[in-house]
Amino acid sequence: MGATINDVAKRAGVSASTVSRVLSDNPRISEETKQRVRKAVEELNYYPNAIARSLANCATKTIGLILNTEAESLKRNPFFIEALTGISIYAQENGYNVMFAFNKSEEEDLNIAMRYVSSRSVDGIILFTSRTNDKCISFLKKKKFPFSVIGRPDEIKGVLWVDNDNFQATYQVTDYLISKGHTAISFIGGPLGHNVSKDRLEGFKRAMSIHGVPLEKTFLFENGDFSDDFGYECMMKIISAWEAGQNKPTAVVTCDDMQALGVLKAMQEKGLSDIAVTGFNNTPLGMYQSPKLTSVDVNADKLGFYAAKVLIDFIERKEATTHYIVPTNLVERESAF
Amino acid sequence: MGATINDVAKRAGVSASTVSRVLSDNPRISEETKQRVRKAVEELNYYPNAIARSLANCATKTIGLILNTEAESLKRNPFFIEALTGISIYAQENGYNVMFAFNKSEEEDLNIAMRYVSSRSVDGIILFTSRTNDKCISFLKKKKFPFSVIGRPDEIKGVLWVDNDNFQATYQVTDYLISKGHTAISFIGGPLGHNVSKDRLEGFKRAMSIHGVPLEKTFLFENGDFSDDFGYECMMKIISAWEAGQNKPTAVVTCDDMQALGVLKAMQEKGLSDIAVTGFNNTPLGMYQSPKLTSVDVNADKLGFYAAKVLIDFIERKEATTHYIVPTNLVERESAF
DNA sequence: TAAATATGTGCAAACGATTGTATTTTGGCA
DNA sequence: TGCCAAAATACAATCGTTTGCACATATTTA
Repeated sequence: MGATINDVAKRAGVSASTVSRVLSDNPRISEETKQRVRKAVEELNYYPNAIARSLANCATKTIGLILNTEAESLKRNPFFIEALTGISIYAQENGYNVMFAFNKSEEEDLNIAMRYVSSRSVDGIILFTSRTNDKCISFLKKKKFPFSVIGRPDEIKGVLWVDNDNFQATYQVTDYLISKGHTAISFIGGPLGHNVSKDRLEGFKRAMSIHGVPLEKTFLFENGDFSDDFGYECMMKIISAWEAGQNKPTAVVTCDDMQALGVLKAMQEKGLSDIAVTGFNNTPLGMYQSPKLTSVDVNADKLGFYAAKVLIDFIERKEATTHYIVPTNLVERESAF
Repeated sequence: MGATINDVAKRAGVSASTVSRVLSDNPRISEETKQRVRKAVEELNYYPNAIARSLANCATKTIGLILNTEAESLKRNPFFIEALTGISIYAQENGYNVMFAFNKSEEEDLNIAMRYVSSRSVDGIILFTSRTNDKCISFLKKKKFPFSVIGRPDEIKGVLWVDNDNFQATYQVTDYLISKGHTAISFIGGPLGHNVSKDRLEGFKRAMSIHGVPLEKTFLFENGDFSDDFGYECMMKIISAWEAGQNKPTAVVTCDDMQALGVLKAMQEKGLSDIAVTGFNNTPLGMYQSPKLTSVDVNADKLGFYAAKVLIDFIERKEATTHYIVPTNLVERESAF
């Protein structure tokens, strides 16, 4: 069906090697032959066979993605799809294809990674993971196979990664609230097993201490999860304590829009609306909430874009950048006043 | 770095062809040699090179996805990510890789399709599209390149496709509302350029006529778009008409959760809560709405799964099924009573 | 005018598998 | 012992490129 390099060679009256050199615009071929060959390419509608090319080059020009469906937020959070588009953009710009596989466990993640590297079907791998002590990371490191990670890994030495500055993100949110006059601020955190959570917690604490705002122990939920249930639960505790005579916060900083929804739900049930709430991740869920949620946009598309960039640039030995910090931005809406 | 088939052959004291035959479990090789070869494979930790294999087989064992970011619902609707997981599952089960590319226009879609087929880097393509008169479809048809479509194409002859039964979906919704006693039902549709919209409209109409429920012209918004704005607009018209003395519907059938949100918003603004509303697509946005949205789940993961199945089965000449209809299911929540 | 240097192309060996065909080995039987 | 068929394995071509090196021709220099 498709024409091969030999067909082109024959038609142009040259050898296959010459055709190959014309295609890579090798200066050793005369302009005249180049014209002739290009005409033949045109006429035969010739496209190089990617597979044969890969075999000869020992490069597949494709990168593999390892995604995990364990993450419950997969559906709710547009993070993944945005990151995928970002990856796709940089990859396409540089002539790379992108492969993916969704896995259900760390075991499967590892299997796919092993298959990718041992069958040499990709030139590099992007890991969507924030597991501490990730098996894929150690495997790929040992194999010295090019890879990049979305989310800062435990041990950053010799690994390519991109991440938000999660510290700065909550710092900014907290600073914002303080600048609005809030002085009793609650914080609802995520699982401390993840670096994200630790950083966000620290950002909050730092902003508070810098501004000399006192940290109330009962307002602080350091170790939790990203669910609406957890947000609801925390807020209920706060409200109960208040009803029992304790202080009431005037603002709540959360680490996920879901948590914020939980907080809002608790407030609604108790008929409260005088507490400012901020979310995280800027999901549609927050956008269409009432009040519309002030939230932190993590720019997932940029995360994907730069994850692809560090990886591909590394593969092509273009640049020595090992990581990118993608800034977050605070999206001001109605819930934080 | 990795061992090749020749290394294995040498170590097992046989030829490369024998190793190849052992790997494909060819009965012409004696059990004894098989043992020996397998031991060598084990010891050298040998994995076949996927590229070389592809070149020899004229099969890449990968399928390409053509996705479009034009669709604004990309972020809001978990449709895509769910469909991707479904595709990934069937592909992995059958030893296929999946490649994707996000494009910004039909032109780009076509470019990618052309690149995929002419560089022979995939064995088949899955199209995420519902454009009428899609250029990719006609291109792939002309090239006789294997592909499947998510969403029923205009001309189904000789094309593999999967879709929901959109007719049946709105029929069921309407039937459900009628069974609850509703007799004044409004319908808010999507763009009639898409088959989905036509089918949903027909399903509604049929259910109404079968049950002998009169169709009120002013309740019918046949040609619209899937936005919340459109839903809001329609509902406002209805309410204004009612305020001007016309009838008021007791229920509204929409074609998208976003439309339903718009409807709900209009109702809230007007202090109305006695009208039942149904959504479509069962997005998180609807789930966390108040009232929780009764909606239609399209089982996007299954759509993806079967799109991969028809395609891969066709490529491997396993089965002659040309399409699947994936049933939708009505998710009953609070908004339709 | 011969030698030295550019300049442009072709040859052939990779890349790492698969597979049709040829060849060797084995075993049975006369 | 010799012959033949069957069983097991090896050989070599092939898939479609790329690329180092050799070779031929054109151009300059002594």
